[in-house]
Amino acid sequence: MTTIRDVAKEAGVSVATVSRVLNETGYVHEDTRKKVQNAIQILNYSPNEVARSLYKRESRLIGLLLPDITNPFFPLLARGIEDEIHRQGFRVIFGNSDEDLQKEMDYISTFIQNNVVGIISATNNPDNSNYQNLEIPVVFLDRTSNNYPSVYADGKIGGRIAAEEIIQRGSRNITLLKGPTHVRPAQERFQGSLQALSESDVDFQVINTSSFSFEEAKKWSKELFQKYPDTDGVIASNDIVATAVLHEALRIGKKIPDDVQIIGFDDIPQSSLLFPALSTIKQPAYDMGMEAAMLLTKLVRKQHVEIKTIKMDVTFMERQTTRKVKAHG
Amino acid sequence: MTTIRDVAKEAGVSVATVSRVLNETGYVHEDTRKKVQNAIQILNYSPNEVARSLYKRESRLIGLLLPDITNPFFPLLARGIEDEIHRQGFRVIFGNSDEDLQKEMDYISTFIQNNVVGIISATNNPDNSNYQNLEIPVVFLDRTSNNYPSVYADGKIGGRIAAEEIIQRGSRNITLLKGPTHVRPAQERFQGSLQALSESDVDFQVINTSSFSFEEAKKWSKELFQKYPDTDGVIASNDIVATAVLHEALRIGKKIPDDVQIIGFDDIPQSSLLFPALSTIKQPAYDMGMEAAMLLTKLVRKQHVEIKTIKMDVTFMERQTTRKVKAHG
DNA sequence: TTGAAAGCGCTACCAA
DNA sequence: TTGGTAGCGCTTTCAA
Repeated sequence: MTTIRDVAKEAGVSVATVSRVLNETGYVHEDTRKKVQNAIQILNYSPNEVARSLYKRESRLIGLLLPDITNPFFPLLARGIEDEIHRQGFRVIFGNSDEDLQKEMDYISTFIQNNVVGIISATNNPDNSNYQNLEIPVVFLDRTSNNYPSVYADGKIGGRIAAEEIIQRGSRNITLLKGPTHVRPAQERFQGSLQALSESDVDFQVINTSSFSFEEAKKWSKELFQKYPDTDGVIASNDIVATAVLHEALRIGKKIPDDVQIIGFDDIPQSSLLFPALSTIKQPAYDMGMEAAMLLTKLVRKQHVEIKTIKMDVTFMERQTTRKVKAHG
Repeated sequence: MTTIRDVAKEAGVSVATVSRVLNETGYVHEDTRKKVQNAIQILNYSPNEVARSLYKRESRLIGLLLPDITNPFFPLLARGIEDEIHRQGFRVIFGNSDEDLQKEMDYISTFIQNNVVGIISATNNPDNSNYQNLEIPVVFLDRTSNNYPSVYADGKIGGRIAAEEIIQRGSRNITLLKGPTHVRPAQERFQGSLQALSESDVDFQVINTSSFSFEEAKKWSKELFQKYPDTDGVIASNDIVATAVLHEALRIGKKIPDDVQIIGFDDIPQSSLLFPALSTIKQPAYDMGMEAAMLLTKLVRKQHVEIKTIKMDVTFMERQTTRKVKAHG
């Protein structure tokens, strides 16, 4: 391992001078700079981040806490974050929390122990004490509170759009899947749909679904078509659940979208790969990650930020589980 | 920020003693230990990993380099790694390389700068100089060479199984998709299939596919059924490509699996969610990640490891894009 | 424009 | 069984 000392010796200057050229701080004569840079080259030196971090009491690391990277909504988010963070010269320490508060706490404390300069967390518990007395900025992502810097998609509007689109495309007897009570954005979508539905003149019913697991969703799907055989439109709590509904509908011989229309939520990558491809409300996951990273790095750099709560637009992705809108006239 | 000094003062002992109880090294009287632990409690102290890392010249971090976490094969891998690494008390710094050597080099050097104790890398270039003179253990994952510690699935056998299964299930005119030349495991599968096919008495043809992109795969799928309309079996280079083939087959009105059987490779989570669900050769991604993490931590701890090259078994996942085997007799 | 030296928080040696 | 202290590699004052 080659240190700043070695470079100083090689260049015939003091470590202070080497540090100056490394950090481009203070005065250093052009000739000296060249000597130092030359020595750095020769020795193939790169500074030890750990020593730097110890002295400055801050690293170039940020902590990223996601519920579960195998949930297909998160890879794009993570990628958006990592790309932007990387662009800004930071690196990410990553952990899966499984929405477990104890695990969250563990990770946060190791983040702190490693001098991370900021944290991005997709948690259901932004108000938990885990996050209270941190001396570093935290940005909440997706599952979010309004009291802290956060980036999230507009679930209320998303839910509303889903309902409006499915009605406009002809469903008259709609089943709405509620989604897990403890997942805030799921509840917002649900409320959005519910409201639109209640303002309309279609029949509808609600099925309470308590997780996003595909296996469980299969059961609810069976239940759905047994209990409400006249359903001609389903608004699912997310794309995984929508996929299960689609399977079940196909299995029992329903024509999609002629007999039943289905709308999901999220637009995870596989939704467009289904057959028929799933119509859904898209959350711009990659961009959300990028925005969160940009917000965090601004906060880290103590730059002034006008808006600490970024609400992202959602869009209806028209694919093959919904019918075409009839042209007017 | 509370330091070891504060704890020492609070407990009325020296920092050396505090360090001893922290690390459970050397002698320390039971009463003293209690005093110290009490002080730690009171001050809610947790040691600074950075200072520790600086002194010991090693952190509790490992570096993880994946081509792209949004490629659906990798989240499960990543999760397997992270779970095991976490269990062993380490954390992971994560980066996407996009299979770009420059980016790989960047990440590796920041890993080193942060004193990581080991690296897990899924790279096409394990023999690249990036990895040569590292003083820390590296485990290669998935895309791998035999000269270094590595964990990979048996592509040769996988390819063979795919061919054998599709033949056994009745395909007589098989199209084999080759997969990107620069991706080693893809070529091994291809070779495995090719060999089995050439030893059999079925007709077959090869289409050269140069990436795993879904969009490109759509084009090849069109080409496939135009050029070889009599194809009654397709062995795809991975599940993404198989999905594209499935779409195209369905689109032009083929019955699956009656007219055409399709077999993929990987068993990414969405494959079982397709309709019809995709038959494929499964790579045990989660377990591969776990094995890689276990291998790495052993190497890090300088434990003796018999086998540094772990070949994982692949299995045929029979789903709905292949026919049932007829019972004998 | 440069160098000497203190100190970031911790571990481990040596002496008591 | 405990404490003093050097030193990990770096940055930053202060003095020259």
